[in-house]
Amino acid sequence: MFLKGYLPYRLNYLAEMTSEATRAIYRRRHGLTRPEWRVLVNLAEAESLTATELCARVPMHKTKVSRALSALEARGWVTRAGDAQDRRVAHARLTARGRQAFERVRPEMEAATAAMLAPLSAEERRQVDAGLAVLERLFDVPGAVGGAADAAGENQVPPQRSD
Amino acid sequence: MFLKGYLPYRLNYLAEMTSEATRAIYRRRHGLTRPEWRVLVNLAEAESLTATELCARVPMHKTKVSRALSALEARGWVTRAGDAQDRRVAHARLTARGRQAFERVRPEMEAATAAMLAPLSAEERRQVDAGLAVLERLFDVPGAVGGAADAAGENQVPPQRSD
DNA sequence: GCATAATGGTTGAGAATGTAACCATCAACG
DNA sequence: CGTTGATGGTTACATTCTCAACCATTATGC
Repeated sequence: MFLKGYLPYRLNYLAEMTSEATRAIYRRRHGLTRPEWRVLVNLAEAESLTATELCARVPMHKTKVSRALSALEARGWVTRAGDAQDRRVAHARLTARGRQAFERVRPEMEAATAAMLAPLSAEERRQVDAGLAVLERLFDVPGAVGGAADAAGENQVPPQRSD
Repeated sequence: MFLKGYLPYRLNYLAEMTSEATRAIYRRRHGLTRPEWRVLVNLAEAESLTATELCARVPMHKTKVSRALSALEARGWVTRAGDAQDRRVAHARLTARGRQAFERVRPEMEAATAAMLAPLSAEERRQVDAGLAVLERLFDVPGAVGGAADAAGENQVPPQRSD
């Protein structure tokens, strides 16, 4: 059988399964698209980020980031301020309302993930983490432990989209 | 940091990274969408399949399967024949041209995947496989080893789509 | 300095997708 | 049998995404 042992297929399948439960939370309960949710999370983790920095962190194509930022700004959850040195860039940051919104969504997301993984033993969790860590090192994921990108300042180009 | 250790995020990220290279093959080089490619693979592995069977195997929503089948039929890669007993169902199967097309694409896909994983040692590959297998058991993936769905004939409802 | 290229970010057109509604057929039940 | 409900599959409409082009601004080369 060709497809079942095929790594991209397995990862896409599992990504879909794990995203199913959490998607309902940010989407149906809080009216956020996935790009908006990811941008929200990343802005909550940093004081302010430019669109390019968000593209690398999210990771998503710049058009999706741009539209997500516009939507969040229209909601009053994000403000953008131009840079003094380089007038092309804009630094986006959460407003107080945006941070409150994130703090409302976050525990629901964490609870959903925890509930999903509840049946796993400690050893199984370790196996999952180890397996994913191998792939993250392979692709030089910025936040991965043991990745080369951490020490050297230069990161890979971010991926654009799945398919 | 919230997002980096968050399982759906990690899986989506890795799914995107691993899909990047292979997507270019079926998409740009062979003009197939992802639903079309997946349907093609599954039809190549079985003599004939109904749309419902494909939905369970692919796994994708029936509208995507329906449109993928129409597109492949328009290309002359697939034919559909009505069932004698139940006139609602149609059995789709690859034509000779469809099978040839698949046999052209398959080695390219396998080579791309192999090249991607080339840097990994045998032990690392085993870790990846073990980690993914844990999650596949958790979600009762039909083809997973040790999954409960294999023995019992009843399968889970397939997931619809990521987001 | 002045053309050229590169970069940050946005916009628009067309394709793909999600959702729900919709036919046609079949099964269940009175 | 005739109504009701389930099932296989397609279609329609609205949303989202992709891809390319496009401004504005900043770097680079001469």
